[in-house]
Amino acid sequence: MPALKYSRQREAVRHFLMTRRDHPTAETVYTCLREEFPNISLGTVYRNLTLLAELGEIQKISSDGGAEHFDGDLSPHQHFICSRCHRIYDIRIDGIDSLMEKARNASPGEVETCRVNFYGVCEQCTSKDSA
Amino acid sequence: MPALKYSRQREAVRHFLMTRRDHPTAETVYTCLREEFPNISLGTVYRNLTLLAELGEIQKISSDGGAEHFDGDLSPHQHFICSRCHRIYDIRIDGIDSLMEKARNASPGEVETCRVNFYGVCEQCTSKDSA
DNA sequence: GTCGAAATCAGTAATGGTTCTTATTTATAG
DNA sequence: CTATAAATAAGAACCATTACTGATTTCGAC
Repeated sequence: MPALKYSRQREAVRHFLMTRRDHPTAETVYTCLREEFPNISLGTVYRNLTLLAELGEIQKISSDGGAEHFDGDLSPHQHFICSRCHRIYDIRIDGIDSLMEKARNASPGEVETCRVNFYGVCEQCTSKDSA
Repeated sequence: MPALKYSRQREAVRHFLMTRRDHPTAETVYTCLREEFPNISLGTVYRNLTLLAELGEIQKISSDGGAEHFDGDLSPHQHFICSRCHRIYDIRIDGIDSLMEKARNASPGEVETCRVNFYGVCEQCTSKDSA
């Protein structure tokens, strides 16, 4: 494993994600960081997002059929994903611990993390129907 | 909505998924079906997988950083995904109903379905370490 | 401070999964 | 049987992501 060396770009990527409440894609991170680093490379953004995710400092969210999303919020929470607009909302429900406990007895390996996603149509999309 | 017309290829895709216990990718479905339909097109496989998923007859599994997987098993169950070999195992735990009930009170929309994934390293990969 | 090795970078080419296009075939209603 | 709309095969196009390149930056040792 190569020693980790400081880089302004990686720090910016981390900081950017920390100060966001939504779940940007690599493209969004890239576009926004370009204001501070006019010639940051998209490859650099990807490399650091992947690296930070491996280090466990951010979360990668594989929603559905598009780009990956990234989440800087490490506190335990779940996601509600609108099947129409594909927006990702944070929600918080308890009882996840006991869920993982049950999973440990049913899994063919050591359970480390758990992702819970709920799907449906969000109110914003529903209200557009009646309009 | 266009009227749905019978097609041998779509029926084969559905049947193939139903008789599998694992979670093939489109590529796998394609390769296997070619034995029965030597010139079935990869596009046809994708189109029908997507269609069947929209109809709710199969499930699309977005695991992580690779191809999508498909699951013909509609009975409620969860997945354990090995972070090393990326294999997907079925597991079954109860209490999902109450989880969804909680989610209904916390979601910005009507909760229709829920996906629960557990991550860790499977025993098969762990045992390779000690070898 | 400066030197050198290793990590990181910007820029760009390449890859891989998926979708789209077009001409052709097939299913089904009349 | 015929007309019509849907489905298909083949392959090009697309887009997110990764890999490669040579130049730049970090950082410990001197």
